[in-house]
Formats: sequence, C-alpha cells, structure tokens
Amino acid sequence: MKLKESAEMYLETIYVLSKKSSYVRSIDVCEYMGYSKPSVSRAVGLLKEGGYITVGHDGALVLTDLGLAAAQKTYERHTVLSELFERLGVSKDVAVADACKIEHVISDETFEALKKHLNNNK
Amino acid sequence: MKLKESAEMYLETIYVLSKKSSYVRSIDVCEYMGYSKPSVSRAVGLLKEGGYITVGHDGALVLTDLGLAAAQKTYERHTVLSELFERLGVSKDVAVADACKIEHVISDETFEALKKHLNNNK
DNA sequence: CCGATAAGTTAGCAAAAGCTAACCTTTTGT
DNA sequence: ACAAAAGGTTAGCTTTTGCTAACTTATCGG
Repeated sequence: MKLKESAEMYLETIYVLSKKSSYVRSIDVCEYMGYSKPSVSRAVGLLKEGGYITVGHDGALVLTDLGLAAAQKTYERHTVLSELFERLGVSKDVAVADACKIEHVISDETFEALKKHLNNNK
Repeated sequence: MKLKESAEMYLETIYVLSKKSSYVRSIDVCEYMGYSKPSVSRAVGLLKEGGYITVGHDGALVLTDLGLAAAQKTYERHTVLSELFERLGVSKDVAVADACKIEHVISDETFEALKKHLNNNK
C-alpha cells in the first residue's frame, strides 16, 4: 500500500507537531494544515487503518514505527530541499512551499543526488 | 484560469508531437501518454474550451499562442530539470520521470534559480 | 445544574482525472 | 459493395481529497 501524497503530509505534520508538544490531537493538525475537522478526521482514520498511527482514547495521535519512518523520510526531503533552494537564492517562503510540493514526488535516486550535491557545496 | 497539472502535460505532449509530425491527432496523444481515448477526448475538449488549442475537422490539434506559450514553458522546465538531474548522476529514465513530475509544481522563482545554477556549472 | 464551548464524527457534495462499455462515423481493403 | 478497422464521443463509474451542515459528547464556568 503506497502512501498517497496527502497521507505523507499528514504524517509529516504529526511528526513536526510531536516534536513540540508531545500530545498531538486532530484539532492541532486542523489548525496547522488549515484543513477542516472532517477532512482531518477521515485522514486520521485512514492512517490508523493503515497502521501508520495509533489514536488514544484522549485523542492523542502517535506515530507507529511505520508512520515515523515515513514521516522522517518526508521531513528530511523537506528540510534538504528547502535548504538547497534557499542556498540558491530562493526566498524562504517560496523555497519552503516548493519543497512541500516536490518532497512528495521526487524519487529516492534524484533526492540523494541533490542531497549529495548540497553537502559537497557546504 | 490557472492550468491544472494534467492540462500542462497534454499541452506539452501536443507540443512535442508537433515537432515531429506536424499533424497531431487525439489518437496520437493517447498512444504517447498511454491514456484511453475518452480521457484524451475530454482533455482535448477542455483545452479547446480554454482557448489553448484548436481542433480542425480533420481532427488536427493545433496549439494557440496561449497554448504554445504554456507548452513551451513546461517543456523548458522539463529539459532543464532532467538535464540538471542527469548532470548530478541520476540515471536518464529516473531524471526524466522526476522532471515530468516536478515541472508541474515548481515555482518560477525556484526554477530560475536552478536553471541559473545549471548554466553556471556548464 | 445548565448552557456554551471544544473536539470529533457522519453524511453527503464537489472537482479532477483516470477508466470501461458502447456507440457513431468515416475510411479502407478485398 | 460491404465488412472491418480506425478515430472519436457519450454515459457513467471510480478514487482522492478537499468542503459544509449537522450531530454527539464531554468538559467547564457560573
């Protein structure tokens, strides 16, 4: 079951929020992503069903190993890509926005090549 | 009316095919993209409606100025991105596939930065 | 205790973009 | 000439992923 683009974004968001608050609820995801409660509710259900997260009775969203791995992979793409773009002179906002879109479609091979290139020029 | 990702692909395809045969039909687009006839038929209708192409009675698909500009823009992204990736050591197939996806989501600003970088390292 | 607010769910709509099945023309080949 | 093939369209299905409206709970203030 290959992760859809939107699922990656949800996982990444849960991951990012988890690094700050250690208690992430659906409503936090709503606010962060700017999505409605029903949209997040369904996405959470799918992620749970797929084994990417668990949901506590208190509504706490917790990444499983599977979910964490996916989230970290996406997050690394995000940081590396936006850093690369900024280094090339792209404004921060645009660099982040582009990283956000490209992170979901770029292949492992191309990403690794870009990452290596970035590291070489550090 | 902002062009959707799929519309960009159709225009780019018509552009590429036009450079070879000077008489591009829907069926040619089907074969090139691997899509069904109804899918292409609908897309062609939308592109016509949007003023991006004209369709002759003989079924010839011809880009308007508007369509040509869009197609060329996408095509340039495609060539620059795939060239860049290949230069970084990515295999041709993967470079092209990634360029195909990224060309639709990258911003003008980031693309120009990448292009400039590529030219500097030529 | 009771009403308001907060969090989540259910039901159902919408758009984008692919598909198949079935149909209509027009051209083509024997 | 007439069947078959080629090209295109119509109708309608599917998936993904957003939305609103409306509902349920549960907690919290006075």
